[in-house]
Amino acid sequence: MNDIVDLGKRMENASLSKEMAGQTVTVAGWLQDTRNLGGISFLLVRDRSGIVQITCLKKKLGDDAFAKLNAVPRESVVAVTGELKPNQQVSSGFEILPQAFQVIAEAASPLPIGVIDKVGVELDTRLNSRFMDLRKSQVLAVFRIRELLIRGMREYLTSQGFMEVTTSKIVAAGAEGGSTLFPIKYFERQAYLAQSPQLYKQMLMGAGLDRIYELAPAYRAEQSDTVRHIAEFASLDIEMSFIRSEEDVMDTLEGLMEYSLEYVLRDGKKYLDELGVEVSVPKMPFPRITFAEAVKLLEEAGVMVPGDLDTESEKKLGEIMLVRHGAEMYFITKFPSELKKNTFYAMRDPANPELTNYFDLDYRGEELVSGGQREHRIGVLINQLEEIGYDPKDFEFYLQAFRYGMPPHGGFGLGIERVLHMMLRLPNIRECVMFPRDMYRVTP
RNA sequence: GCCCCGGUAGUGUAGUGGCCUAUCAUGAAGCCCUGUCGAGGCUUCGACUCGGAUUCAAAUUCCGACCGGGGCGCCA
Repeated sequence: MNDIVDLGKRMENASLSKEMAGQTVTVAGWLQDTRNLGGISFLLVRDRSGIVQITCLKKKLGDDAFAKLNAVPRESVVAVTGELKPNQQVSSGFEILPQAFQVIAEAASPLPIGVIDKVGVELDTRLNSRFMDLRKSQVLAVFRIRELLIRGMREYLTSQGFMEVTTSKIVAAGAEGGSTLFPIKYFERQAYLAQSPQLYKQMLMGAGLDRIYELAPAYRAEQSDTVRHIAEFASLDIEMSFIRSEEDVMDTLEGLMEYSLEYVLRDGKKYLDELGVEVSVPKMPFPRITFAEAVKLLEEAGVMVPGDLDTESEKKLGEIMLVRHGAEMYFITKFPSELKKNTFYAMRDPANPELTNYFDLDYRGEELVSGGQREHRIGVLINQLEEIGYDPKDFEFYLQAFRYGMPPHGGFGLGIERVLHMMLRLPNIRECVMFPRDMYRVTP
């Protein structure tokens, strides 16, 4: 048996089929399992697309070659050239009879975690060996879906005239106060990792870009140790000009969610099945209830709301909305100004200054999106900055954009992982990030 | 930041003062087996997080450190 394989001829496993009977094919991947029955053995070779079976006959290969093939450790990288032969006895309908077999990179033993072992592995252990964890197709499926979700979102926003931009993640000031900023040393100065592109998105409205979006990491130094918080997350931020009110922003968001979930359902069925989750596309229009109505609904259900919605009431509201409206996604609108006072750029309701033109979008009781209409009148904006004790001088780079013609505008920030977390019903949001960062984890 | 809980082979676990030379599964090593697809059978290997304390005796109790899990607050 030849022990050199030409990788130039390599095909992905999923591209093979029993219709290619008799052809000589080359595959390469990780040796998932060896089932040696004595006179015949089956080697399962996996790549990202699927698994093929290499069938080895002792009588045909000779004792030495047969023994050598069956001694390769699991998870080694191997390449095989052989004849593709249809066979009813194989679940895929075909197998490969090897003519050349090369061990490209032998795997050490024992493996840090098993790829196909029939025992559970804790998330923390999995994350410590994430490269190995990602070899599991169910784990990979999450990221296939993530990719589809993002692609669907980009496609929708492009179709609606949004331009994709990239703003700096190194900033001098945050949009939401200093305690959640990661300080960094920037040459000889103090700077921070951006917690949100908020100020830049608005400045681009002043630049006349009209409709923009950015998909980029956001950094939060919050001391939040929960299954729905990470220190670095993918944030989809959009901003749009010439809106009449926050309702226009909500319309865009609704369309975005419907389109991207439908996209996932259409192209990602295989991956959803692999994860065993049923996803339904939310029906438009999504219910829109005011903050005050939400509080009232909760109190009727016997849940007391302590000022702002806490975790318990958020979850309960998710149940109520599902029962009452059959809605998994819903807006909570008109947040009280009192609760948004740190959001100095939020526009207050012209009809009632006790309220803002700000909303959340929740998905089964978890907050996905926060957004609203921004304050574009510089005088009001400066007042709101001063109200919470900020010095407008520190925001001069931002305020400047409001002095020379700023259109009415609004937008939102959406947590990509939050969508995946709820959509795939994963126990922990960390599963939606390949290499998550939280309060305690910086590696791998 | 606050409250509660935990740390046993590579992985997941049983064991709450002496019955532990520590259970089971998975895995690894070896042998048998020509149709496996969670292959099967037999044999072997491999662990009490670290430091201190209590006790005749500690995986088991206490203290500290480190690491992890759940919840809350805050948020995307």
